[in-house]
Amino acid sequence: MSSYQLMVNQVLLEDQEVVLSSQMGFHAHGSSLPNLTTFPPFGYHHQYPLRTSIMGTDVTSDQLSESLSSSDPKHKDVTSDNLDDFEAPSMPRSNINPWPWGEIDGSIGKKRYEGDKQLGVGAMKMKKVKTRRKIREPRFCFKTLSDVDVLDDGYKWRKYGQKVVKNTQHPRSYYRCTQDNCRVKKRVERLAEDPRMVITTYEGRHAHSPSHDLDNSHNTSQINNFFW
DNA sequence: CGCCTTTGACCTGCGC
DNA sequence: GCGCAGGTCAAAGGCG
Repeated sequence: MSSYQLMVNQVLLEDQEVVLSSQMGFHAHGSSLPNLTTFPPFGYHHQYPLRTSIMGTDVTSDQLSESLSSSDPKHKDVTSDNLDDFEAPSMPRSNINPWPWGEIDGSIGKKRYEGDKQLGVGAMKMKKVKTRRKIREPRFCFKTLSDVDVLDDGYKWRKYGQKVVKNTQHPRSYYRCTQDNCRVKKRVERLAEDPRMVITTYEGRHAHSPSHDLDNSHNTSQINNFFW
């Protein structure tokens, strides 16, 4: 195989399906053979040309990376109120909203994707956490054509649950970032209509760099370019 | 031994 | 109020 073309057909903003068509085409030449399981959002594989169109705005892979990996504290805890402040990711760096697609909010749809729910059960179980977090974590969802479920995005994830979702024959897996102070989660499921498509939903923002920069030497220099 | 996955149980919110 | 569906917990087991 001499080349890959990873199609990312859509970025889904949970209920709100963002119009997006993107292609990540890249060539594999020997050692530079990219891992098909990777995808730029939170990783460092932006060396492969990626161009994404979101809401009519072209997004380069770097911009996408910046948007998704930013740990700028002032962007933390974005609330649904910020949804109105949506800005396309093609904005200059200083203006880039790390979660340019805004955040999933109950106002968008009726489905229950509220981030506070994640603490609801835990809080109930622990019975010591009395105040539920009202701030909803931003979410980012995208669809990828891949043979494997878990996309290598550069971070370490620990699976904490799996659930069979109605109307789908493939279970949904729940992962949590293994970093101590990182509460980022992701859901991974396969599209019912097309099992080759993997839907990955990220929730929250990483407050640290990917862990792969330690064990993926040939990518190190590039990694450093994507996270600062 | 530590970390991870698996999996059943439990809890909550929503729709009816 | 009830049932369903989704999300999370945590014990148990596996693996390096």
